[in-house]
Amino acid sequence: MRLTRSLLPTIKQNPAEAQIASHRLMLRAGLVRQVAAGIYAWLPAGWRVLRNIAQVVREEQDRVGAQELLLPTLQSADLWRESGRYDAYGPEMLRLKDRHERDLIYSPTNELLIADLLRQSVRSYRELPQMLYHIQWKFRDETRPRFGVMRGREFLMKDGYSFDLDHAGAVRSYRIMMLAYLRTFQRLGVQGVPMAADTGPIGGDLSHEFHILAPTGESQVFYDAAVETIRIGTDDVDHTDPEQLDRFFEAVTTPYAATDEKHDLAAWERVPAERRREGRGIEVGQIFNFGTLYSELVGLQVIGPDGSPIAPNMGSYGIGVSRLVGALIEAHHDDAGIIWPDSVAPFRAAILNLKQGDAATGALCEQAYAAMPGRALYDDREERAGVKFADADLMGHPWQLIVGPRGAAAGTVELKRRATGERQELTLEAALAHIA
RNA sequence: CGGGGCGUAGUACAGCCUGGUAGUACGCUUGCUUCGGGAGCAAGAGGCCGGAGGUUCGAAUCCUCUCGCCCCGACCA
Repeated sequence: MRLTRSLLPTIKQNPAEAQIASHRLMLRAGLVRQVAAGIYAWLPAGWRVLRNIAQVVREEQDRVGAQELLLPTLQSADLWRESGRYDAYGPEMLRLKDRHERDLIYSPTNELLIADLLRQSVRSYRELPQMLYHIQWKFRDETRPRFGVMRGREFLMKDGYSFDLDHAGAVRSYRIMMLAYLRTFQRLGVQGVPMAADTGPIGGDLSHEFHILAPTGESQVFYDAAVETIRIGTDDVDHTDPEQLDRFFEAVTTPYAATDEKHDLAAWERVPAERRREGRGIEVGQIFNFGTLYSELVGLQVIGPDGSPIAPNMGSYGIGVSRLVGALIEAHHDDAGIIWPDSVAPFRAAILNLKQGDAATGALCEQAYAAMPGRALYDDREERAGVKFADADLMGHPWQLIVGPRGAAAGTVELKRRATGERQELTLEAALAHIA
């Protein structure tokens, strides 16, 4: 995109409404604008980031055999009523009426709907196991939205569901998702530490939350310092091989790590004192196994090999996609602005034309811009160099291609890596090779 | 939902106590100069002072009600 033709409103001053770094930077870098408490408009650059994160999530779900579908944001309240969950879920659920006075709800989660879908279309044990997911906007009527997109009322979430014939199968699905999640966070350039977690209102007996360690996190977490250095070659794990899967799961869940609800003092005492860490975490995902609870609530059954009905064992798996935008910024920023991981950056590179109107400089910029279709932001504004440098740092493009009359005369550009600040003078071809 | 704070130009704020022509900085527009890390000078544009009632000759300012936003806590992807 050309900056002069883009809705990319950067702000120099800190907006008063934003207290934490990620919220401040998202507003200043022109990623979002607030519409109401906890509700945001995603501007073009922010939407690109959101899509990029969703795409990584999608690829890693697909890789372990989960199928993507799309469930609606609105549902009839009937299903929730019949299952007794309508009143159980509480005021966090947004309820509304249509013109016929029928009760609708804006989905906060989809265990019931998806179990009901399978009830309608799955009959035999031969059709299981299955894993299904979607990436969709959710609404929760939070009592106190805060920290920008980190705790919004409307948020984008990947929610996935597994259906297995028995507990052993469900545990395998759970572990496969653990693998998919750790691969996802790794690709997003953050460490999502799996922590033993409470199951909350969804219910169940097995759950992990994934936390990005950050002082601004909302959750109190306790962990063995070993989790900070644990490196699992997740790409080497074959999720279809139960033995490899179990070994992997063992390795990532052995060091002590728990949220405050699940903090176990006895186990904590067994962690060597010098390795005990107490801190804050941003919860970016959670996985559950809840057995046959929801299958039974909606009457989901398949006919087993011996002709008798089986209630499938379900798990559910969530990743807060929009929350991750904030969490990634919390993990990757400095005083000048955002430092996007390559995998999610809205633009791979910014082209900074330091002398708008200079023919040679302009020509070189155009050449660079044409070489990176759809991937570069061309700062073609009539602004002084300093303004362009500052905005590029703020927006956090992984690479800055700095083109000025000095270099243009010599046929070179300057390439800056945002993360390290490292710069080098190169020919355009060499610079493009680095960026690619 | 308990506690606290704040609503004045696109952004950040002053003015309010003590009522009397709505201001400052940044941003924006135009011109000239400048031009590799948020330039200088000059001239401009931009406000239902969150909303509704009230008090008063007169309300951004005082009173009442209301709506919204932020922060701490409790609760939650």
